[in-house]
Amino acid sequence: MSKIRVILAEDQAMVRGALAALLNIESDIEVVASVSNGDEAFRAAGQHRPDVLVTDIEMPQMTGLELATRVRELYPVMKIVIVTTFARPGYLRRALEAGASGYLLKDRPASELAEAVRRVHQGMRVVDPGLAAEIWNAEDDPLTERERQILRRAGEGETTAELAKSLRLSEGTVRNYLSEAISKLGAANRIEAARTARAKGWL
Amino acid sequence: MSKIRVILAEDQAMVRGALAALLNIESDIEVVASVSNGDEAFRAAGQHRPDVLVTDIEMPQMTGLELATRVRELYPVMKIVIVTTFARPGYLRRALEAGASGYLLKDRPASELAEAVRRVHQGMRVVDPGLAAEIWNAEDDPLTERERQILRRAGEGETTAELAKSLRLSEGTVRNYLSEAISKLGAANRIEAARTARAKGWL
DNA sequence: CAGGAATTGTGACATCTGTCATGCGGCCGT
DNA sequence: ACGGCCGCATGACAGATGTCACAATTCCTG
Repeated sequence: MSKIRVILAEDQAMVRGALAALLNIESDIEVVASVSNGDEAFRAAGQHRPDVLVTDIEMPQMTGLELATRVRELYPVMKIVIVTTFARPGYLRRALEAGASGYLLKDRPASELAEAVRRVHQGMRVVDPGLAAEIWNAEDDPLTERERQILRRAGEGETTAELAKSLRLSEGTVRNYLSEAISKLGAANRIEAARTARAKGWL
Repeated sequence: MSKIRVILAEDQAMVRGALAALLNIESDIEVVASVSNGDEAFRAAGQHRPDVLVTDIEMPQMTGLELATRVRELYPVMKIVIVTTFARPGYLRRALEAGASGYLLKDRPASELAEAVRRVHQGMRVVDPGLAAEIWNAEDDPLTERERQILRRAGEGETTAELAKSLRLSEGTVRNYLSEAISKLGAANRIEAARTARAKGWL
């Protein structure tokens, strides 16, 4: 029986190495490449054509979610497992829309990783049970693209004036978007709004 | 030759399991316990008396820095290695003050972990080279306790009025502290100030 | 095509934020 | 014991922020 061929994408070198070691212990799994960002992962996927791509979400160059989308388009048979720190319904939803077969949290026992790889390889879906329950009653993102963009940057300390200048909008318009976002999210100010949105995985 | 006995403290189960696997591959190292927070780590340290304690910083119950301090007091021979995501000079400084013998980043190759464990066990110090250079010219925290406290909460979206009420201060006073903090950090507003302070490991 | 949603804009207003000057009492170190 | 920082406070002011009402344009959808 041939081994399940896996590519591993994760930006923290030590964690990447450790996860690779973990998977390589399994006699039916072989890590054929391990890379540190979305770009490299995309190239490695084309070159190695693995059975399963295991990827983090938050990485430099290209996030795991974009990576999933692009890999799915080009190599539809390749299975994708997202492994992330973040239990955000918004992320899970986007991951599933992007065509991921698995979504599991770094909070879960290490043994679940190899098991998840095997299952998606057999065509099954593996989703963190707690999150799967949440996704049904989770509201979806009420923000428009512009609102998201502005809120994200406002949450990083950019002032209204800076936002207006860099986005070529009037200050009044920027204030309007922020006001809208704040009210949609039931927050008291831009800071709280940004935190709320981030926590739900909408930014 | 007896193995180096190690306790591993890290809150994300999957990462913890993977790091344990990584260390256990080494023939001269044995992970005698692996735990998910500072409290458990403290108890495990008393029970197992390991040679080396490998710990993350950001954990529930007790941070790795507090843990290091307390373990050092009670068991001075035990060596401590901090393994963290955060390349913050403030963290490194506090780690060394707390008596840690090693400080390495999850960004570094997996192979460095086992090597660091061996070195600190032999009485050497292991500090991430990039950070070690930075610590000499790194300014230290200019904030007073009050400023820190207020800035932390302001950065989480609490308004001036809420802060004043919950800290039993006048609104004007809260604004004064924020103003002071903003100016000390060279920021444009409370949001940027909070981010800056956080990035340096001062919050 | 009509209607709706998103984008952008203006003006006016109330409130919140950030700054500055100034003052007082307490505590620490020399 | 005295100077200097810290914590706390006030008052006043300018500028930033949040809210509201209203409107023009574009683009998509039924």
